[in-house]
Amino acid sequence: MNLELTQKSGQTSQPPWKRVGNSYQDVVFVGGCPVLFKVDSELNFDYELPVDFDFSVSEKQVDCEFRRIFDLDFDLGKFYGYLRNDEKLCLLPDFCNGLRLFIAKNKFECIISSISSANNSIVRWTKSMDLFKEKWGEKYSFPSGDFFVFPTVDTICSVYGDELEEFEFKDNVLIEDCVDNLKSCGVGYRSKYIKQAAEFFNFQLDIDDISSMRYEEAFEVIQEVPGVGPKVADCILLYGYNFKEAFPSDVWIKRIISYLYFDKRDVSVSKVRDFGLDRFGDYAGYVQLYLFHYARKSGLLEKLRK
DNA sequence: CGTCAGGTAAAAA
DNA sequence: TTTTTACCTGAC
Repeated sequence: MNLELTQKSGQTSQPPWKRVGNSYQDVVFVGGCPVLFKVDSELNFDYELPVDFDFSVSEKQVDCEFRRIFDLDFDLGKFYGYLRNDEKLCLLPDFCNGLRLFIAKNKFECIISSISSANNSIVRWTKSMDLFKEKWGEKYSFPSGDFFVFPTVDTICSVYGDELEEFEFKDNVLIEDCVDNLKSCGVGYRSKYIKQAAEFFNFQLDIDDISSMRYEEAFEVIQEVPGVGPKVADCILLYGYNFKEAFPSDVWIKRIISYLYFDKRDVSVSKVRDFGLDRFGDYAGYVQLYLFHYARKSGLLEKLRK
């Protein structure tokens, strides 16, 4: 596994973890307890418990979470065999060796992250997610330092949506002073979706209900969440719920698929998704991830830029 | 100062 | 059902 590539590949399950030397660190809840996960580029894994915190965690559970988040039980070798047998995809392993799915450590974080990524840049998206954590997330102290986790559904529900909302609630203080709201983290008009989505999970849908659904059903239901369209839905299902048959289709995947499979003809995003589901089956999510990074690294992306 | 970026929702064709 | 259009924001 290539940890660096996996961390920086812009998967919307969560922002990249904190980089310390050649390792990446972040807090993961295991059996309800915050645990600091530390993994280096050689995939050596270690963890810490909070200072002055009196509980123990099952080592087996911790290891299970680690394997789940980095999708270590997915057989990359077999996948590469599949790719090399396909004349359109045979170059993908060489350009993305060791790239894996970066699965959500927290489903709500993944959902808000995915909503925030829509029509956004990776740089701004990353900043916004880290700001959310610092402003409203619970802080935990470990021997290695302080970390913030992603805020809960309840917390996001209780935060102002934008500066206008804050302006009204705070006795009409200067609008410039209204910075204690979701929008102030740089998410723009998505702030409304974020708050509405949190409220949706508070009142209308249990976040874990999606897990027990079939993919097609989950795809429809998750789109009832404000701010979630087809692309974000597939990101949430792939990264958040590990539906590997999801094929998140955005404008880039559309261009790549059109180039590779439709003789460079312009095909709608919706058709591209249908094609991906049908053609790649349970490998759809991985093929999407690999196609995008192949295109990025090989220069195809530049070539396809309108 | 315009254009554009890893879409969605609402309106219109 | 399938196309337009407006939309925060910061980089270029």
